[in-house]
Amino acid sequence: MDKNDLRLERERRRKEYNHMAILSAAEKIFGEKGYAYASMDEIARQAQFSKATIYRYFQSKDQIFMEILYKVFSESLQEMIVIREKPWTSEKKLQELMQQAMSFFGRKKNLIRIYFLERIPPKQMLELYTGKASESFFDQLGIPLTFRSIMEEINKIFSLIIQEGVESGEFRGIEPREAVAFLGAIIRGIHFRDPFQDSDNNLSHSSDVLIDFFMNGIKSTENKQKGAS
Amino acid sequence: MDKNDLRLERERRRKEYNHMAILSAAEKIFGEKGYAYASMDEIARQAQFSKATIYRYFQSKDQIFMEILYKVFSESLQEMIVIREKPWTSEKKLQELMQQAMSFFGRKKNLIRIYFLERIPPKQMLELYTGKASESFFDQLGIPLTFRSIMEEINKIFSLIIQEGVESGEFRGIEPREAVAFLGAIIRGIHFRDPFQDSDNNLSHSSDVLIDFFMNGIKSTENKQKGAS
Amino acid sequence: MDKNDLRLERERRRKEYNHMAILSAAEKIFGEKGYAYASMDEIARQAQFSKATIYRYFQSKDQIFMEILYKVFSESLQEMIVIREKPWTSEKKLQELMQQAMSFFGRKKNLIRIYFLERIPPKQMLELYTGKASESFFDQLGIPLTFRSIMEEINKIFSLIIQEGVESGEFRGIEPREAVAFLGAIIRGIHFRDPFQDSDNNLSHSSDVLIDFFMNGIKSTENKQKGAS
Amino acid sequence: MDKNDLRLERERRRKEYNHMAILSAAEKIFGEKGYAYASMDEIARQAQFSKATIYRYFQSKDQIFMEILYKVFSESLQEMIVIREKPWTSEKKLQELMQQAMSFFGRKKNLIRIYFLERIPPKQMLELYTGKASESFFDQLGIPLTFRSIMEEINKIFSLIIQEGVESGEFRGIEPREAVAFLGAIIRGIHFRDPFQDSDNNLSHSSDVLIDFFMNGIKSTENKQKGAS
DNA sequence: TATGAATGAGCATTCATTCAT
DNA sequence: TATGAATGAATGCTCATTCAT
Repeated sequence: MDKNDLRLERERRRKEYNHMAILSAAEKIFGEKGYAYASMDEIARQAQFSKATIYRYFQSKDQIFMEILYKVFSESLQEMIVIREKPWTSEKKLQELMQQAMSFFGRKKNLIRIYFLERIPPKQMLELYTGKASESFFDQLGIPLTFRSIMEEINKIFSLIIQEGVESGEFRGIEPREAVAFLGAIIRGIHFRDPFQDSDNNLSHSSDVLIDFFMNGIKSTENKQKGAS
Repeated sequence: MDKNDLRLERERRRKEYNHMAILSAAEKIFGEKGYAYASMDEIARQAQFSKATIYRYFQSKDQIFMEILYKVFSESLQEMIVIREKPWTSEKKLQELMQQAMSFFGRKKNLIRIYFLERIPPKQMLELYTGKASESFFDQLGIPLTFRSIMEEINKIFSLIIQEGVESGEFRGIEPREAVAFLGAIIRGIHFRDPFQDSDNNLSHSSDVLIDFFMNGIKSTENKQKGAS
Repeated sequence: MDKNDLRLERERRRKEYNHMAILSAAEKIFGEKGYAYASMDEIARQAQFSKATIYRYFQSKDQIFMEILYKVFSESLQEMIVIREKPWTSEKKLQELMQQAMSFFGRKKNLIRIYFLERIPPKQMLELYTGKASESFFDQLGIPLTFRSIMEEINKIFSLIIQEGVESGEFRGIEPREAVAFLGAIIRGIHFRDPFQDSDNNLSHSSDVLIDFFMNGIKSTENKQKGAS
Repeated sequence: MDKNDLRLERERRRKEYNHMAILSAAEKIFGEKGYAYASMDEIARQAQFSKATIYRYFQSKDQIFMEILYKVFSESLQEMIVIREKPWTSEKKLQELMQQAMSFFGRKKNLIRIYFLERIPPKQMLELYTGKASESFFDQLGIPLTFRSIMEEINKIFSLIIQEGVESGEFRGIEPREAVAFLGAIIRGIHFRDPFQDSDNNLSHSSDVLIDFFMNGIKSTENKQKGAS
């Protein structure tokens, strides 16, 4: 039955569309209110569905949050994979990666903040981290679906490139994992700021300044030999 | 009446002790659960008082949180003031300051995280930020009592020392305010980490590594002249 | 779709029924306990709903109270309007009006008592008095919806009829507004009685006795000329 | 020990004074807030005592209220007894009595309102009504101490005087008990008014107008013969 | 005696989730 | 499938009363 197939296909698409619309509404509300103060009522209102319908598409509040997070991080990972494959110097790659990460945090910082900083009832959060997420484009790549694996993959990419830079002599003989941890810290720290400090006249968002500091430190060159530790 | 005096003194001490015990219990619960999910019931249970007693000592949940935060930050500021006065090189001072800040964040990160990152109903948070805190040792120093002023003071100290270092040639000719923002970001970023990354085997907490990166960047010295952007 | 319409209609009716059932339960509890000592728990229990359900139908405790009061008073006003239009003598009209008012107070005295006499946190009470009530049959008549306007309308009706009676010579040359205030006082006073006086064997409820006193006073006719003030 | 006696006497006086001061403070607060919303904290603050001290002088919130009420009503009864003994006409006596009652209600209406109209947890209220009050000047008169008996006594005085007036032909041949109930209603009704009606430009407070209505009714004299009921 | 401290029981209100249609 | 209705369990906070000194 061709006709039936078409109808089923239409059905499937509508379902997918609703699914996405809910995620999108939820992302907005989570971003504005944080996890705890985002209410399912508000999410439903934003999504223009009834609360019960939300529960048809998702099992629980935290499951919605997990799916958003998963989607957002895996998209970011995809872009990083693209950069990794480019025929560039390590420094150039690192710069691009940083820029991408900065931009990613800039766009999604409210969401990311929730993951990194808000206390969410722990059992739910743990499931979020280790549990299977819904199907995604990563299935094709054979990359396992846990959120944890995405985070690890992202870390690995940065590590690898710094490793390459150290080997090629572009970077000092530092420990790559430490440098990555440091770099991650910078990006998070730049975005997770004092909520009351005037954020707009503060230029250190700009990747350029940031990258400059990361690459060169703050010490003057003539002092470098007696430098720290 | 000597006897009476003694009794009053004893009373005062007990009161102060209870006050502190409640703050301490609340700090624990806030740290574990975050602001939103910390309940007054649980704080009371932890403090081994009835809820009503908690409300004898504090007016509201947010007032408790504000007092904890104020105390914790003003203690940190005090230590920084001490360091500022030492007859050290800018680099040494900066290192000490960073170490102090790192240790401070390390001890209080859960609390600080709430301030920096949790969405708290905005009116309460704003009051927290601009409102007068209870009396403190800062009265003597003539430093105004708002939480905001503490944050600004801390920033100023860092700024000043980097400024000194730039002038003395110890540091590159960077913009101090940018460098401070960067430094603050590092410290925050180091502590506000992925809650699931194994935090203990990750050595980049150690001030030494951190300071090394901050001072020298990651680029090898022979590449410095054609350095970033 | 006829079927669908029927279902919607059924739904609507059930909703309205529940709404009324809650109001009815609340009226009972308010009447028994007064406003302050009536708890939402008890109202919910009486209505055989969970407390949360009560809050689906009404925004707050005082909103429930306001709706009850509004409904009760506007029904009474309606009946009075009917009487005003009758082709009767002023005395007859006044008697009917009094009878109606007495019966109204008799049925709803516990509620009315709360309005007239219980101290309710003033902001809530003021809103009750001046705020818009939910839609009602008075919309059609173009009568504004505040509770205040109902009270004023009731007063006006009494005033008008006494005025007519004075002009036609049926009543003494008294000031209508004073007479209305007096009449209102009688009706209230009859119902707001010593809670411990045996109310049932006390016949002065009866409109007849009441009306007799109101019309004729207590003085004997031969003493009328040297009568008071 | 004369000295000791003096000290004890001083003690007793101080106690009595405190007792009264608390009653006075409580009367103010009850009057302002009503029974339910008057808090013991506020009463204690007003009395400038600690809450615990209040509980040394009184067993409970309602016991305080009862004592106030008892005192206030028995003072009023005393004044009425004085009037009853005067060598006046019934009309004159009745007028004086009404004036006294009006003034009494005027001064104490907030308190009286609580008794007449606010719902107080019933067991307490019942005890208030039937229970023995603390010693008072009524001991000397041999009048029993319950609150109920005071109310009955007041009623009896009014009844008696109306009875006298009927017998002497000053009043119509009405049923005294009904007339008293009616008179009481007037006095209560005048004072228990719509909280939102402008009370000050409303002249029917004035005893004169009130008494006029009570004595003469509202009907014109030529209509009296075919009068109501 | 006087009191500051302490508390159990309660309050109005909210929210994530389930039910019934 | 979609939803309006329903709710149990909490939450921050208050208050009359008791305790300990």
